[in-house]
Amino acid sequence: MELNNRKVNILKAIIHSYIEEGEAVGSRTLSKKYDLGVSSATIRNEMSDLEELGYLIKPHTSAGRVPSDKAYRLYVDNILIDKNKSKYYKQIKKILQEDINEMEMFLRNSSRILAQLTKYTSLIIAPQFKKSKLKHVQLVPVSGRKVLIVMIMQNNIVKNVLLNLKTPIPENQLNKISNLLNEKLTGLRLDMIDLSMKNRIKKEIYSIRNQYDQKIDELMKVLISSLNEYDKIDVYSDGLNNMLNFPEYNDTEKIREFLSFVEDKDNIVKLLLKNTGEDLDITIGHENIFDEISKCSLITATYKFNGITVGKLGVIGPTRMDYKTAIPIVKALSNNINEIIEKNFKDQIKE
Amino acid sequence: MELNNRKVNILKAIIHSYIEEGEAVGSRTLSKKYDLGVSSATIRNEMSDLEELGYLIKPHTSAGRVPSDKAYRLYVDNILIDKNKSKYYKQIKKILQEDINEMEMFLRNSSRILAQLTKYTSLIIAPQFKKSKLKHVQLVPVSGRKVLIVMIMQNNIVKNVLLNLKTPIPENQLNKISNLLNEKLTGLRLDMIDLSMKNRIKKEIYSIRNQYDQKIDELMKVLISSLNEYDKIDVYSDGLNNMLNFPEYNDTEKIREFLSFVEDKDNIVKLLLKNTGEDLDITIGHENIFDEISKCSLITATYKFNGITVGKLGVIGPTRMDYKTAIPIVKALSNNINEIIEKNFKDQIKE
DNA sequence: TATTAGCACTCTTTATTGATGAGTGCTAAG
DNA sequence: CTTAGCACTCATCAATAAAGAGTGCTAATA
Repeated sequence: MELNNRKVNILKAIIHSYIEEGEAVGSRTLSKKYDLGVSSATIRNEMSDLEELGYLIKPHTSAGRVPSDKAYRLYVDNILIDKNKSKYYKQIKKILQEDINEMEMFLRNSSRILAQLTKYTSLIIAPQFKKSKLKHVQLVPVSGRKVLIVMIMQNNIVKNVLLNLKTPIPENQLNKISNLLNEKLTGLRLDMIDLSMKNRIKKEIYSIRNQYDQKIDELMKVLISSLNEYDKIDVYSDGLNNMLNFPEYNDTEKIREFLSFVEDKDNIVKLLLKNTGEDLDITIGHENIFDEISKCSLITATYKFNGITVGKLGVIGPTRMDYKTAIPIVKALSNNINEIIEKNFKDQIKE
Repeated sequence: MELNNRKVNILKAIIHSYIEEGEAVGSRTLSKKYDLGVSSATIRNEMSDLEELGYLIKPHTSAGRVPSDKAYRLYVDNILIDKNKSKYYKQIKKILQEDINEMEMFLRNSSRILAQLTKYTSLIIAPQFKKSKLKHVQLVPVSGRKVLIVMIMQNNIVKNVLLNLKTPIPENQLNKISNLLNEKLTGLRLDMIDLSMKNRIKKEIYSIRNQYDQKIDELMKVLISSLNEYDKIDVYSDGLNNMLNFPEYNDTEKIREFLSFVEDKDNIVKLLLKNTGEDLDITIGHENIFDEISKCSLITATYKFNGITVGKLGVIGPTRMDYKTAIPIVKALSNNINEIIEKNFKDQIKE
């Protein structure tokens, strides 16, 4: 059996109707609502075929039919043409045009906007450090025994760690150590700093201090470990309550399942980092790696800095989500973020 | 009519029963469950009195009775004796004993622990800047046109702002400006930096640069404005899905109301900053300033640095929350946080 | 041969009814 | 003052019935 033109049209109509109403679609409803040029009986036959082909599912004997994950996949890949991207692009650009000094605030805003525009739950993860190079390290004296380590990454994300030394280090030595660390570490990707390099650097620092010093071990340990932190990726999310608008979440148990899934930031990180390949990625229903969201779809996009993917953003909603508006919105936001990052956080120096 | 001993005992039994079961309590159930030494008929009469006095509410004619906000208030203020504080204190101390270099991570952890222990929704707001003094400013050169402003507050919270200059400032001048800013601004409370001071400082910076310079205006503007930010208080929350365990949230509409309230960080900030006076504060039901949570109670505590309140933490749950365990947990966590902040973020220098 | 009208049948949804049971308030007796 | 007894109220739950939407098959039609 073949997926002819008429079948595709009927399937498309069913998908549109189901996305809109959230209720199983019957042949008669369909023939009244959409001008398909054939009677309900014919539609009935075609629907029966579509079910056999795996594109439709019957919730029960007399309830009409519902699109399967396979149907949404076909729809997203082959039927859907996304328009309005430039419309959303301009709209988002206008809203985002505020202060963008602080990465954190900027992403929080983006997350809110994404949720508001799509009416789904937005997810954003902040730049990954491991893939980013270190640009500048500075040890700032805070007071006698305290040193603030300021790390500036290639993408101008700043990371601070406050270090509690057991005995003070004089400021001039601190500066020398700063310079040394800069010399040795800048330009390196964080996951490339290995043990032998650490030891080499430690040795050199000892020569500055003219003696072995336990505090240096301490400092190096904190520096390296905080650079290597993988699980500390920041997660921003907004619009959780948007999910409650959908009849599929009329049930407290369903809400709990979704909520506890999204509240666990580890899940979000794993989910968003799953597919790193494409700029735009859509996973539908059971394609998702987590069972808890096997009735959800996820649209994600990357954002980049100097061509390197440094973060991801996206929306999660029921599988019957409105792909035709959600996709261009995600794309438009991702483009905007890319541009703003390039413009506002970009370094002058050629890499 | 007077609130005699027997009435108080009956009320206490009703409150305990209702906190435990979540269902309206009847006279017969009560006489079976608790040994009150009188018959159900007597209890019935007393309950009728308690209703007249405003401590009990009848959901409908034949459904038993439910404690009013006034009843919980009496219970919390006069009936409840909190034990187990030291038990929870030790338990939390053990859990928190991890890396506490980063304030953000530390508070996020605390928030998770609070939600897990209480089984309610936890809320924490991070140190308020306005009330904190500036300890150190450092301008770190990132690259030609970019300068990172690192501000270290008295409580060792660090704040970064990346500044995009239109023309570069040489590093030696940057250092001089850093020194000048330190000299002029450290020790001042942020809300005390006024316009005339700003102008004086600007003048001095100009003299370093030997000329009027539009970029200095820019720098000062960013510096001051980012110091004065009030609405950027960080909010941490966890255990949203805990609320779904309560039968009062069996209704999607109720969940939505709660969720959209808590998702809005502005609400949380306003809520927690409402009462600044007491170390421990409990607001019950309609005592809350927001209608959306008029069926919730809130237990908050402060955390301090050098005796100054710098943040708040607490739990929110249904009015029939288990005060007798939630209160000591909040207290115990607040004590722990206080100690950890004192120990790990405390400066050597006497203020 | 493909399409359509007609019809019996299925199954969910919604409303109705009645029984059950927990609870109250009043009265009168202890 | 306390308590037993009793009529009455009202939410909850289960069973039943009616309505409505949809399917699949068959036979007629273009």
